[in-house]
Amino acid sequence: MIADKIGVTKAAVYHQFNTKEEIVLAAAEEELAWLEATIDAAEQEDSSAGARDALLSHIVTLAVERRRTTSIILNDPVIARLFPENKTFRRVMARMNRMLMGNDAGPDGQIETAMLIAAISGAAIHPLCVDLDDGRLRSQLLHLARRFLGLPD
Amino acid sequence: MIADKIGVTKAAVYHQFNTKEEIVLAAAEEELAWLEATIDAAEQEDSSAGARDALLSHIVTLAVERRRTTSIILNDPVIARLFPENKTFRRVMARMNRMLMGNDAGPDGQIETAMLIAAISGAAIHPLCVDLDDGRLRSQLLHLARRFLGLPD
Amino acid sequence: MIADKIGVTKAAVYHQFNTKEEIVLAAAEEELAWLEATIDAAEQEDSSAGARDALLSHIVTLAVERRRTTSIILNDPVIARLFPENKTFRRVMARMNRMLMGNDAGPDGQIETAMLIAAISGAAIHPLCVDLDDGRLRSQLLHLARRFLGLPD
Amino acid sequence: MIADKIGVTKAAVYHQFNTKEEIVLAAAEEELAWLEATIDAAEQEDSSAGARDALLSHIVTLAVERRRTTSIILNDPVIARLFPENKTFRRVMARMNRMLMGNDAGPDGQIETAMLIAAISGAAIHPLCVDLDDGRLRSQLLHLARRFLGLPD
DNA sequence: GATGAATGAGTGTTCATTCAT
DNA sequence: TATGAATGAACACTCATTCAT
Repeated sequence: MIADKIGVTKAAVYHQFNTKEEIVLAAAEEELAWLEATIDAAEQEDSSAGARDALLSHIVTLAVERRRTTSIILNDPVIARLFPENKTFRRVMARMNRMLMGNDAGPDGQIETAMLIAAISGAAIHPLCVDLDDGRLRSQLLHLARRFLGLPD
Repeated sequence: MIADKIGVTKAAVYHQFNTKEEIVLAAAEEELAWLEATIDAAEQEDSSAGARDALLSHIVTLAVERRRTTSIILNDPVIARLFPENKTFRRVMARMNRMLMGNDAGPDGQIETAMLIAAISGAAIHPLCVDLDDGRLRSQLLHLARRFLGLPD
Repeated sequence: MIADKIGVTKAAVYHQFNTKEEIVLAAAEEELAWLEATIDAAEQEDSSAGARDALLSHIVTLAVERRRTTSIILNDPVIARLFPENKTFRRVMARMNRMLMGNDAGPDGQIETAMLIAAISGAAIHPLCVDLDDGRLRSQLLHLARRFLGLPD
Repeated sequence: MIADKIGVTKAAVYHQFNTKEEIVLAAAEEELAWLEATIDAAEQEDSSAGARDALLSHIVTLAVERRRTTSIILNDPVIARLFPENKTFRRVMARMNRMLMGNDAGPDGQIETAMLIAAISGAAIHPLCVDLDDGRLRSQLLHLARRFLGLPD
């Protein structure tokens, strides 16, 4: 599918990547790059509260706009195996963690961040939400995510 | 894979189910049955608050114990296509919705329920949580889920 | 398909017939019975010319009405193998041969009869004729069959 | 079967053809190419009568020599579905029609051509003719085909 | 006389990968 | 860099047949 979509042969793809695993990882890291750009943008805010709010808003937008992609990556068995050790992934997670939980968050903060990400991206593809239009879904998710973090609307 | 794992031939499986779709649905409905048993149990509680608390606790236990299964089902494309219309699924979701949100929850309650389910089951298989032991994960998830719903610990 | 259509299990069919071969043969012999009834009817005619004309007309009707069945049987590899030795088949062919070619027809008469049968039943399912309505096809085939035998219309 | 017979893997065949349908069509179109070569050859004759005679003779030879192949193709359900619309097939049929029936043949000429083809190729595999040797069958079929068309021997 | 469950051997098709060119 | 051809191993599914009940 990938080879067809970019208009080359499968063998050409296998010239650039040695295994399917590498392809999946490359795709996942590209998706992480989007996320990191979002983090970079949020960091421009003056206050740490502003940064946190901006990040939250961006994440929700990203999760809704790229529903399928995110969910495929988050559920791929290759990713499940390689991400826990993956440098880019750990860096991005750590940065998100700091921005959302504050600098003094312990290891439990990680679980909280993970759960927040899961909640946002999982809800976006849940059978009950699949037919909702992007705008509606976005505002609901943001509202609930903020409550989850104990923030005012 | 299924036939091999249970030690019969593929043809034997196809004697019981006509298509792969039916197999997937049967597996999914069995998982829903576990969930519904959990709901039934919670309903035995005296107060509606007690029922809600019991349900929440059971759900988290289930999600942690059966991590992979739940996540496979929730991400299967066949399920994605059939569940929104599926009777058992809708009934189970409606019951959970009522118990968690109260009888007067509107359609937004559905999104909240969906997000909670996604948060719990998604977190359980998130790369950051994958190595956590069941007990630890369970108590953290329960804590966060309660906060998500605005309940005291 | 057969078992489903008559509303019993496959195993029930295998109680009556030992192999698929026997089933095919039974179906083919039933079709031959239709043909033989047609021959019997034609034999009631007073003159041999009348019998021949009646037979020809009946054969064409049969071939058009039961297009698919005839062609399936005539092209089944089991039939191809067993019919040359099959008693019923040889008897029916011999009777048709005598009625169409006269009592004094030699072995070449057999080829002529075979070709006539092939022409009639083959034309009825030929891609060029497949969309023709039964009546139109019937009259054309009869006309051409008579010419093939050197008979006036 | 095809892959086994030509000594490659099934996947190799599926590298050249995308579906079984394409495989069947390719085989059928190759057979049509033989037939069209025969038509081309006949067209070299000086007179239209000469062309017609040559074509008839070639067709009979082809039908006898390639009995099984022709009959399999003519009875394949894929072919039955695709041939009526197939360009190559329609062209070949139209050319044969013109050469056999003359340029002024109406739509009934098509039925006549179809019946002739059916007669020739059907007779060649009929149970009564299956054991005949090629030469004998060939001359008989040619004789009868000519009579069918009202031509002298 | 019939059934349900099972099986071996296929068929049509896809997928991840390799390799000679 | 890229391609075309190929492959082993799987997958979804069907078919003819058997057998214990």
